[in-house]
Amino acid sequence: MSTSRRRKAAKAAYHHGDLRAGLLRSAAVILEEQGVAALSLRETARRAGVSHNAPYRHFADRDALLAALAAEGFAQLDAALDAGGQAGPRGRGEAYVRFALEHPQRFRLMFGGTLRLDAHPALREAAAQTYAGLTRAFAALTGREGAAVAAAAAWSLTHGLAQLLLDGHFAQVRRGEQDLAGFVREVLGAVRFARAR
Amino acid sequence: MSTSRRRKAAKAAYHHGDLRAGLLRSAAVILEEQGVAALSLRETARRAGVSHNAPYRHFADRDALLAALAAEGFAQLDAALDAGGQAGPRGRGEAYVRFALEHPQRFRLMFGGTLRLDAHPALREAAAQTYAGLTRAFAALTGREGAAVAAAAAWSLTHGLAQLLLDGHFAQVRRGEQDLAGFVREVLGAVRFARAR
DNA sequence: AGGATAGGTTGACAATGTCAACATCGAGGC
DNA sequence: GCCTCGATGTTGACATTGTCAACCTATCCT
Repeated sequence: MSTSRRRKAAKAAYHHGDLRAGLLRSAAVILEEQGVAALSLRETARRAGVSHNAPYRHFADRDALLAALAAEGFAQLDAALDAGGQAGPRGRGEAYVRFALEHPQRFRLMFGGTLRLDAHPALREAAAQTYAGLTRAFAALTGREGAAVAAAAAWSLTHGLAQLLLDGHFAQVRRGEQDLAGFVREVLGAVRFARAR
Repeated sequence: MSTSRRRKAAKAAYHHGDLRAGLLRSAAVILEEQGVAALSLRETARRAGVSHNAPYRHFADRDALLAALAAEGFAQLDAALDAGGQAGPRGRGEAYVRFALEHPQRFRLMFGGTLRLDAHPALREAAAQTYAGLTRAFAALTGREGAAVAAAAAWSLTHGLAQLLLDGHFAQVRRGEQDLAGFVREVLGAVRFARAR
């Protein structure tokens, strides 16, 4: 036991003390504060208190760091969906939109298209898991046959709403700030999903 | 008449011959070929055959060039939607998705969240026009009351589908390549929009 | 004890966005 | 017809960035 524990500890607290995690935290701060465009490897390293090249021992390049951040985001989204999903599928959709609006930069990174899923297996895995969760949640609602398509439609609707809201495309429609949640409910409630045929 | 015409011509074909348009074309090529990340002002200038600082006479900074490209994209999308919309609202939705898949980089630029609508009035205008067109197209389908919400839902569904397809999130669901259009039809057809109440 | 090795550092290079100073060319008043 | 002026384009410079190569160092394995 001490062997594996040691190994883990060694890997974690070498010179710096789990630099990988530290970098991810620094990067997350920059991301949320200034957006992905301003997120540089060097600034991340600076905030983590290491030299400008230290990140390369943990991430192949800038894209790899971004991919790790995005994968983290999918895990966070999963958690948020599970929490909101206890109020039914509608609650899950609302939680999705809420996540997007509360973590705009993270959300944009996850879905901005900068990261190619093919190039980052861990990211693809995280995204697939999120999608699997959504499909599972919708299997109960619709017949087994239509589940896949209905889940795709539900995810599309929810995701599109989140994205368009985030970009400000519904600025004219939304009357005020406080009834944003109401608008989300209205839109998500405006559709009926076809049952299995 | 000669006065205003001359003035316009002068503005267009000065030293170079409508450099602004030339830059936009060069930039569009780079964008579609290599994505927005690889789109640099200097490379754009190079391809247009001017010095690395010439673009600054036509665009305030890199973002302004990107915004102009995105605005162009909204105009192109409008045209595609109008064409597809002659086959009914469903055709409009399919045209939307087709546009996204045929011009992935342009679409990502338009909706990637890199450009803030607030910072680029022309872009905001172009996007608003697209949304107005969609709303108008849906006013016929639903009652006047529910039109806004139904249009928002329809746009959300369509946009989300396009975006998620583009990012490869439906890779497992889509059986083959050729029935992609079928998948799109299925998903878009999986929902019924609530009528006005 | 003594390498091997993961983790970290220093130095360098090309590319980029952007600013400032300078050059050029057509237009319109004299 | 000339000449000034502003719009358009160029040259030069600078800080920042991503990334490569060479080097250092602390810990582990035998």
